[in-house]
Amino acid sequence: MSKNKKLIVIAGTTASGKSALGIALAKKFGGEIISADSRQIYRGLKIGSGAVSKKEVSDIPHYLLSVANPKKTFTVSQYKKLARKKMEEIWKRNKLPIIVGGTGLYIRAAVDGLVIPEVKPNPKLRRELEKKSVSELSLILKKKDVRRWREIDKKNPRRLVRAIEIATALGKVPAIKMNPLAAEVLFIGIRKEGKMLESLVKKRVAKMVREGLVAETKKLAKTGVSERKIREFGFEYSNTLAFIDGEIGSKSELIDKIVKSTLDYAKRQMTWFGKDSRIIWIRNRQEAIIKINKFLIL
RNA sequence: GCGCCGGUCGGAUAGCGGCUAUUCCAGGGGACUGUAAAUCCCCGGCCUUAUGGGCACCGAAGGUUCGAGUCCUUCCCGGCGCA
Repeated sequence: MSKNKKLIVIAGTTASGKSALGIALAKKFGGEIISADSRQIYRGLKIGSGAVSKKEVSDIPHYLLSVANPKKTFTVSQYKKLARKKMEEIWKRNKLPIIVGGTGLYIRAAVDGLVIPEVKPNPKLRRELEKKSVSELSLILKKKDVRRWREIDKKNPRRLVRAIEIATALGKVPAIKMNPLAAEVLFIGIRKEGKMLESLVKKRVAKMVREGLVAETKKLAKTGVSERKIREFGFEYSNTLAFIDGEIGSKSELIDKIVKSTLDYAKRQMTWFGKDSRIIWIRNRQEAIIKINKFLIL
């Protein structure tokens, strides 16, 4: 390996086989894995988030899995700090960090160093703003920061609220800045499409339900995670909650709903990753190995 | 055979004479500054020299009318009822 710091990113859609690929590559190249998954980061969401099992992990170290308190909101900003810290540690040990995940924003924050304004979420303000209509929010932002207002999605309440939150604290929303990693990065993408993806997703969801998605959801509720919070953990959990409440009649209906949502999600992931020209889309493990070999020698 | 009800974009729906035919779901495309598996936007008949333009269209054919998915006639198809 050359002296420069190197990092591999494996991005891709759900059920594409990222985790397995990551592990295989880690074994071959002396890597350690940093997860970039906004759900697996939480404790207690193993089944519904499709987290790798202990068996699969084998002897490859995995980081940023099950580290956050599910009762609290974990943010991209925290992720960025943790991920960068882990990378440094891995480099110090002379190993190769491999980021594996499907959460595009997390990868962008950690690798490209998207600079996120230092304004912590303000629950009180948010609660207040969430009562307002989109047009009211738009007006508020316009008064506080015309520049940001001009480019923001004026129909997206979440974005508007956040922008107002920042503008309230700093006076203005700072322009986007990047603080990229001082390392060479190889982006590898893996994806499945069409019927193939569909059948993989079906299998995966059926397995989740078989392995106790319902029990896991109940357990979260029992340990004091609010329903609202559980719903925010994504369609696996929100649909399961609906099943528990009887709004969804049967397990097969539950599976169908989750499968559908998963496929929609995969589409959104592709929208995100698809525009990143750095990603090299590989068809199989062998291709990945060839690319990485070249990357490490250079 | 008679009577009633109905046939609207892939499915379901609105529409009771007037301008660009509605909404939901499914489908497709896209955005992304501390919630991102979140949140949000656009398209949805055909053609196109595409932040625009052209041509269609409401089971079929005629008719009434300045104007018809909407009214009338006949036919076709489906459901229900009576024979």
